[in-house]
Amino acid sequence: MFSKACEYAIRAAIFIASESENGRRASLKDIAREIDSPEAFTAKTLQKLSRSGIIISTKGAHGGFQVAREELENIKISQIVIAIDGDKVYTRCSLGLQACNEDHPCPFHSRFKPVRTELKEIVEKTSLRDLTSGLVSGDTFLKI
Amino acid sequence: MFSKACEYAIRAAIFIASESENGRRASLKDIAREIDSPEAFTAKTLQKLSRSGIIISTKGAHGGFQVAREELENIKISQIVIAIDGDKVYTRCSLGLQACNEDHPCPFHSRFKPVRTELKEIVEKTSLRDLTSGLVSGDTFLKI
DNA sequence: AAAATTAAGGACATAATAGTCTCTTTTTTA
DNA sequence: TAAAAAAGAGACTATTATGTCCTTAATTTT
Ligand code: FES
Ligand code: FES
Repeated sequence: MFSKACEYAIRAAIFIASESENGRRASLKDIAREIDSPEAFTAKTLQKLSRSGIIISTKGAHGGFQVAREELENIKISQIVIAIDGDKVYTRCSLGLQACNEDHPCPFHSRFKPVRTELKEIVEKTSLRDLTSGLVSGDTFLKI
Repeated sequence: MFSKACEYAIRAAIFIASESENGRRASLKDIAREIDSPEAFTAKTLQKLSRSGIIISTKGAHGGFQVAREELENIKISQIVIAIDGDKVYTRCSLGLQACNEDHPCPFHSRFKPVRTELKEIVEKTSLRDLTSGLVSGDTFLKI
């Protein structure tokens, strides 16, 4: 569904968001520990998020990654997915035709498209803010 | 979503099914041409379908692949997916946790699971027979 | 100013997926 | 019975995704 890089990116972003809610920055090392991901690889994907303007990075001692608190509910999971994996989740043909095209559909198109659309809508309307609450309350988890 | 191998397998199976409806066998060469897939690679996946008992293969001149006509509506797309990709589409955690577990859910679980379940149900209730009709009527396509 | 801390970036390494090639086996046809 | 037609099987190659390492740049602390 999502690439490994994208999975790490979303988990990392949720952790960064929850730290940001408390006015803290999250260092790469902390992130990798808290989401149980390979540090160097995670660094790569965070660089992409940073270049895409989704998170803010600060170098140097006491640096790390953060999200502007007032942005927490504006940042949607879809932005992370697009930044890392592009839009193929939403646009690819389920059976691998060159393009998913209403006018030249594969046999599975009519059945598949509603599911894909539902996924798209959910990802587009879920914000980082929406996903941090469960973490804080201990109802949801970022590792194991 | 599905692997390349699985995409080819589904497309191939639909073509084989439509040929079987007319009492014809489909040769590998015909299949690869009709679904525009790499012949040798497609051969691999067809072997798996054959070993899984989803399609019947016959060697020798006039051999090829076929589906028992009375089986056409019993063979569900889910069987092909399971045979080629296994059940990870249905069981993996969307954010890459080791397992998707109701009792230890990731932050996206509650939103993601309904979509995955919908996909599962659609794939489980769609038969090869369901997908051949559009092909025959020219409403759906297996290539380009 | 020097040392420590932290992210950025690029080259490299490994693993998984996708795809090819060649030879073998089975069956039919000439 | 020999040749041709087709799938089966395994070794091999290519490409992409995943992951590591090392050096550099920026910032803070001492
Ligand atoms: S054409 Fe295949 S999913 Fe749309
Ligand atoms: S635990 Fe992540 S999708 Fe179920």
